[in-house]
Amino acid sequence: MKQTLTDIIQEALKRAQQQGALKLETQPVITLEIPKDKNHGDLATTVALTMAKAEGKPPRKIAEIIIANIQDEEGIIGRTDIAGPGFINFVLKQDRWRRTLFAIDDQGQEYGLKDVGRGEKVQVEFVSANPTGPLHVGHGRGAAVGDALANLLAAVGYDVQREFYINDAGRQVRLLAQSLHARYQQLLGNNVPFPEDGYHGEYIAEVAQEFLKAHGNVYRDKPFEECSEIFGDFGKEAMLADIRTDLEAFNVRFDHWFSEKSLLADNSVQRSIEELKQRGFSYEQDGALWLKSTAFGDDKDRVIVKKDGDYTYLATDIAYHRNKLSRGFRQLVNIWGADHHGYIPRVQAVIQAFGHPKDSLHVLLVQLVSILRHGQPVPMSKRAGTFVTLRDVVQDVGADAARYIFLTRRSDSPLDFDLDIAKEQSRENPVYYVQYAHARIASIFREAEARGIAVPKREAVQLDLLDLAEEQNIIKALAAYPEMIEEAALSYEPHRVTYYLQDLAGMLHTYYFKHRIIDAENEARTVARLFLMKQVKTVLQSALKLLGVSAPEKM
RNA sequence: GCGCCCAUAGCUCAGUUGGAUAGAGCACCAGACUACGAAUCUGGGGGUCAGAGGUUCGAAUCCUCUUGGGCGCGCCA
Repeated sequence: MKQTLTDIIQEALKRAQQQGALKLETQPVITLEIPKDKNHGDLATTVALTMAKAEGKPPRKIAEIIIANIQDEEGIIGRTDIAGPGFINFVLKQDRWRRTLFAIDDQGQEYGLKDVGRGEKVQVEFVSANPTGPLHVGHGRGAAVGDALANLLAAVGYDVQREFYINDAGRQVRLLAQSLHARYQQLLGNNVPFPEDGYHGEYIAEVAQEFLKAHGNVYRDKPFEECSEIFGDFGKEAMLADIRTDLEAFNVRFDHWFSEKSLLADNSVQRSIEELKQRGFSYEQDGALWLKSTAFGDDKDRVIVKKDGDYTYLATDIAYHRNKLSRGFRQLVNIWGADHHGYIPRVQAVIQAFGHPKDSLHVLLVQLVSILRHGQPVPMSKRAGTFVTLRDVVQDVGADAARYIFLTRRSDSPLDFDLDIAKEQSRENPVYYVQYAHARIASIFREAEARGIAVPKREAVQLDLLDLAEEQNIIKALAAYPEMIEEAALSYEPHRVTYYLQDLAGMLHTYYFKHRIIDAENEARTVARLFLMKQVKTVLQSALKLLGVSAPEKM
């Protein structure tokens, strides 16, 4: 809808220029928006205001020129007004809006999909939790955001890959192995000391039990250094299996699991460091090797290889991002916990050091989640091992509610997750509110069927019977759906979908309450209204699907 | 100390990328089932958009400063 009108205005500008009425030395950007106030029409543009200075004419005068040059061949514009300082307000013909319903009916679940991505490859890397313990709610939020964003990008035509980066090299895995080894010895009656920074969680003892079952007491009394690898591998595999299970239960699936260790095994860390040297973005100093990240705006340069010859975390990250770039992605998106924000400049420096534009990597930060129970925050401490796991939450409130609630805030903003509200079946719980709208429509169709009324075919529908204000509102919301998808995808803001859904669901509830869909006295109207309901149901379903939330027929 | 993010109704948050009279939900008050699902709906009050300057036709939105919060600043990961 916006696009069509933009083209019409574009044509009008061109015509005005040919007549000499406008100079158009610089091409103005035509933005159309849906005014908040209904008195300002269906769509409004501010071009006349933005052009005023360059043209040296008062904006209202420019607006007049534009309007005079508009040729509306398809006949979609009902009225144009100049308002205020120079807004041009368009009222579209009712019929134009209503035809959206036919489009939805034709396209079904395809409605709203676009191809702005043109099949280009993008990657979303998210969760990427250390395989040293269960996923907690923060990971859950990252998973919900990443998965929804990936869905959105796919919906606008990108070829999306979802990737999980496994931090299976380095200190954490060693600590995991040590912790596991200690618990194992304790199970066998050896009172060995537990590593100081070890993982204290209950789950380690459980894994130790599994280890005992698998290997018996073969490693009893064996010093850790002689068997660190087997404990590390066992622990890592057990944790990864748990992570996969939890993600599965949360309806998140990855296309690719990428191992950090593999970067060391195939020498790509070495090779990337070599390449950095050749490109002149690393240097040696104080016995260490440094990345010249200040060349790209970082506060200070960063160590890649330590004095003792070990790689830093950044070293594998350099190799990892080089690997990502080599896979031909047009755009990389990393979803990180907000506490890692200080890391962004150096990774963007890496990207640039390899000759790619800074913005080929976009880091989306996800803020903290606090869990509330009975209105009180549940204390969480990673050190003490008392964090609320994703599994707990999913078992408690269900995957749908959890996913939806994780997406009810901008990812940038901290989130209070109230377990009681998430279970509540009321207006306060947004996921029920939206799902109920869908179930309600399903119920109407069940009722219609019981009365022998079939789901209407478009040929049988008289759209002009949909003339109530509530019906107009709904139709306009449905027409705005494709633009919402595109904006949410391109701005990496999946939360817009939840707001849209709540809006649409609200309109549906209002309409439902005020008017009867099935009217035994008026068959034609019943058919038209059922047709409208069918399209609302389709859009609710597709939007929920983008969020990875189910659209139930009954609740 | 330096850097990043943030400050919008009593509370939790949106705000169409600089547009017209700043919006929802909760809470509070008053109402609606002989009804296709009341898990719903209708109405009401409630604001110096933290503060002060600036940019311009126009600012919650952009710039500077101040105040108040969160996070990050290791040859840890």
